[in-house]
Amino acid sequence: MDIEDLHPWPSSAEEGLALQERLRGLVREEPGPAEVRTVAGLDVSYADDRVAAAVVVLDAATLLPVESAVAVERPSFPYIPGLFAFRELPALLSALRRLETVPDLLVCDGHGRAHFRRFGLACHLGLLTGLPAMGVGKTFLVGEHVEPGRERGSFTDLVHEGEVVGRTVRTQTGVRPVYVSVGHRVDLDAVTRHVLALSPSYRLPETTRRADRLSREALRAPESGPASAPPPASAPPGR
DNA sequence: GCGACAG
DNA sequence: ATCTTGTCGC
Repeated sequence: MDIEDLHPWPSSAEEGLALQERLRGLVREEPGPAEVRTVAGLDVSYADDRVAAAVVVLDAATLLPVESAVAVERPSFPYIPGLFAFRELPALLSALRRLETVPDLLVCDGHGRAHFRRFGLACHLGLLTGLPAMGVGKTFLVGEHVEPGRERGSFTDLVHEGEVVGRTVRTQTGVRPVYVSVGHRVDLDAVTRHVLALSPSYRLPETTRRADRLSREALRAPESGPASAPPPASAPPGR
């Protein structure tokens, strides 16, 4: 039985809202994981009526790629702020199932607890997989905050309705900050530490950059990939 | 009622 | 997300 069979899937915005309200209490925020050897970056790209999800596993110490997988499907849910996960989760779960490695941490493109109902994509994905997960958003969604210092490493809290739901983190001196938050089974300090460790040279973590590249490539080659058969010759061999 | 709103 | 030229800066 697939993990997806264990949970109902909404067919409307109202159902999606209700499901989030029901699952939000299951999210765990804890000081783990104790040891992170492999980190998985996930991202999704769109083209026409296709959605391509990519997962790239990196060695946490060297940031070198270990394994990757992609899944191209048809979008089954519209993009609605706050219900973003229902649009990308199906393809992301498909890609994750094609992985042999079980990552120690999932780094999602989007928010976790820094969400209207404290249940963004990173929380949902962490909960469905049972794996530690964190969210890294490129743009603001919710929470009052002051600008972090200009230098790499500085950060400030994201406060929504009196609750610290995430942080703005300057991953490179002089660039715009990213918005990070807990997804599942990690805490805010670990999330902050990881996003900085994963972003040695650019604004976005290597996990996200690699997954972004892979998901785009998957859309460019509809029926071929790094491990597919070569294209047929214009003049078939034989005779 | 109006504004804001991940990808 | 995606559509898109030139342009500022290291």
